Amino acid sequence: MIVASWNINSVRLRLPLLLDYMKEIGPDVVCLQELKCLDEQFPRSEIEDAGYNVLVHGQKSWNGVAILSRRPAEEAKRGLPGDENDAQSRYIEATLPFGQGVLRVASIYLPNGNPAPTEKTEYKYAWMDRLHAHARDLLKLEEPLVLAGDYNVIPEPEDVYDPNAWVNDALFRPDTRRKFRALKNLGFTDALRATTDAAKTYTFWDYTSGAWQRNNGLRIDHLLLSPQAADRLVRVAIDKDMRAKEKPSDHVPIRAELRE
DNA sequence: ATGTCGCATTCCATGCGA
Repeated sequence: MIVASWNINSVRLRLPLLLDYMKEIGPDVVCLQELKCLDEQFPRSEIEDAGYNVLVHGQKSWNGVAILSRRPAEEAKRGLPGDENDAQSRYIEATLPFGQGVLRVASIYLPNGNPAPTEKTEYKYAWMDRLHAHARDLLKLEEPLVLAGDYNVIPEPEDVYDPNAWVNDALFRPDTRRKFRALKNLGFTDALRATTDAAKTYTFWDYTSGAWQRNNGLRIDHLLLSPQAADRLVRVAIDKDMRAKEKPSDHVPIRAELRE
């Protein structure tokens, strides 16, 4: 069972790239972020034709998350609990058949929070607190669970090409890192870090300043695994080659294989 | 290097968010 996460930065623009990726890798689940379209604009039929069920939580212009699944997936949550006034589409959760039970998967697009410090940073922190509370509830289910997405969090200095340049950025501020640590400390495993300590293992390169050519990257896309999922972890891969394609997203997919 | 994108607007240039 392969679960992938990819901030695709406009699913309409990058549909050919997505279809190529699904054909090449054959993931069982793909969690997408930054769809940048409404539900009715999502390229549903093309993705269904490729053999995937589609759950979408879209939004005009910005944000938007989806879960694509070869197996029939049941929507469990649309929107992150904890604030009925939050209109941004940044969270969707589903369950699908896995072994004798289910696998629970969430596609997460955590707020960027820049410029910092501003009300955008406060929104990010509040969102992280809400994610923490919901994740705590989910762990009580004692299921295999993958919280997959663009966290907009650089966990550690080795996850950014120049830590000193990022200390005041909302992706690397002490409060951001502290909240991410607290989330993990509920009992999650950072899938990538369970498999390698290698520095310069990035999932994002800015479009500006030749960041890709200079390997000025960030590791901000993460797969957090519940204990029941972590016990089944086989391997993790970052599909870095997707950044070298024509018209790439600024993020690349990250995927984990779980033994069923 | 404020150096790139993608989306939206009353729209062919500019603002916003990342």
